[in-house]
Amino acid sequence: MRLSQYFLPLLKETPKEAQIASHRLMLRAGMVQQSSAGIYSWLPLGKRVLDKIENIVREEQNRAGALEILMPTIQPAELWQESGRYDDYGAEMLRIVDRHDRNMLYGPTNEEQITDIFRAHVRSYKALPLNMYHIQWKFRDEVRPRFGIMRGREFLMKDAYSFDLDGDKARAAYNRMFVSYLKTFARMGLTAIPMEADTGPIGGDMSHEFIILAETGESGVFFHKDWMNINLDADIDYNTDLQPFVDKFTSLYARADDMHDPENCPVPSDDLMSLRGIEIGHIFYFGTKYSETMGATVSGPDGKPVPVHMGSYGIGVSRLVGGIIEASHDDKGIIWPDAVAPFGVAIINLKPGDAICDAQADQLYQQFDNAGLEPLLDDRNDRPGAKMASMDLIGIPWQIVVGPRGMEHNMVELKRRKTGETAEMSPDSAVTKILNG
RNA sequence: CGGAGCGUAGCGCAGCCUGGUAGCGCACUAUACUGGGGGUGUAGGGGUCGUGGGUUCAAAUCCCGCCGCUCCGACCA
Repeated sequence: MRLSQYFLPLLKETPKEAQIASHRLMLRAGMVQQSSAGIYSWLPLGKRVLDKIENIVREEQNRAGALEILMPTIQPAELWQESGRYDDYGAEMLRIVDRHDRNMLYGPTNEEQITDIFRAHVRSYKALPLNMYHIQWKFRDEVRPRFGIMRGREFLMKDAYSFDLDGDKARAAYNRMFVSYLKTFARMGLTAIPMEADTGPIGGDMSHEFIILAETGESGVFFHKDWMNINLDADIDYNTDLQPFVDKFTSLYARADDMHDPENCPVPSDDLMSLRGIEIGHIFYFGTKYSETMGATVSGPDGKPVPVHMGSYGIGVSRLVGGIIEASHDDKGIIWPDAVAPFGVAIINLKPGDAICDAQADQLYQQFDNAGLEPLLDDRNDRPGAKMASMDLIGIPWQIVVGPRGMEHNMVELKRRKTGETAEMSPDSAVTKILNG
């Protein structure tokens, strides 16, 4: 992409409403524009990041055996009346009446919808296990939206729903999602710690919030210090028993403040980390709550009808954009992890119109483009300082500066955004270095 | 939903108290110089002062209503 042909409305000054880093930087970097309280338009740069995150989530869900579907944003009230949640949900549910006077709602989640799909088509236990997910916009009419995209009213979420014959098999489904979440977040450059969460009326130990560490996190988190050294690189075969792997992770203490009791904490205070975090995912098993009320049963091996055991697994896709920024930025701007960066490399042509600089910048652009690295070429006629500050702000992982001074002896400057390190080298060396990570 | 604020040019703000020609910085347009970390000069464009009503000879300014947005708290992916 050439910057001269792009839409990147950068702000030099911070809009006063933005208090936390991610909100401030997303506005300044021209990623989003607020439409109304807690509702945002995604501009080209923001949309690119959102798509990157969404695709990582999608790939890992598919890898774990979940099947992608797409359910509607607008749902009929009848389904929610069946489950009893139409009355329970309260004012956070946005209710809509259509022209025929039918009660509809903008979905805050999709348990009812998926259960309706399941019960319409699945009759036998032989069709199990089944796990289906979608990535869809949701709406919760928060009393007080805040922190920009992090706690908006409209948000993009991945939610998966598993169906199994009994609780043991449901645990296997739960474990697959547990593991896939660790892998998903690791791919985004995040350390996400699964924390025991309240299981509500179901009880048991099958609910975890996945929380990333960030100073501005909304909840306090407490965990064993060994969490900081855990290696997630293990290659996972989802067809094997994942319990030992899950046990390895859940054996270490980790709880958010609502579940943490300082009086009865098993971790000695010297080993206990107390930091802040942002919830980016939540998985839980809820048994037959919806299958019983909504009649989602299958014939078991003995021919008798059995309500299926379900679990649901959410990832806040749009929230992750803000979460990653909270976890990765400095006073100059965003520092995107490579996997979610909107562009892989920025080429700064310091002197557009100069034949040599133009030719070199174009050549680099072609090389990176061919390599699938999604280069962004700054070909605007602007001050050098302004260009560099822009690229720092939008956080492109690599920057290559092509200028007349360097080109006199065939050198460009390569900068790594994360470390701030710069080095002069030949254009070819720069390409090699970037392509090799 | 309790408490507290704020709405004046695209963004950040002053002006309001004490009513009398709507301002500043950045951004934008043109132009010249400049050019390796957010340059300088010159000349420009852009505002029904959130909105409706009231008071007044006169309202951005005073009074009342409404709308929108933000912050703290309670609540939440």
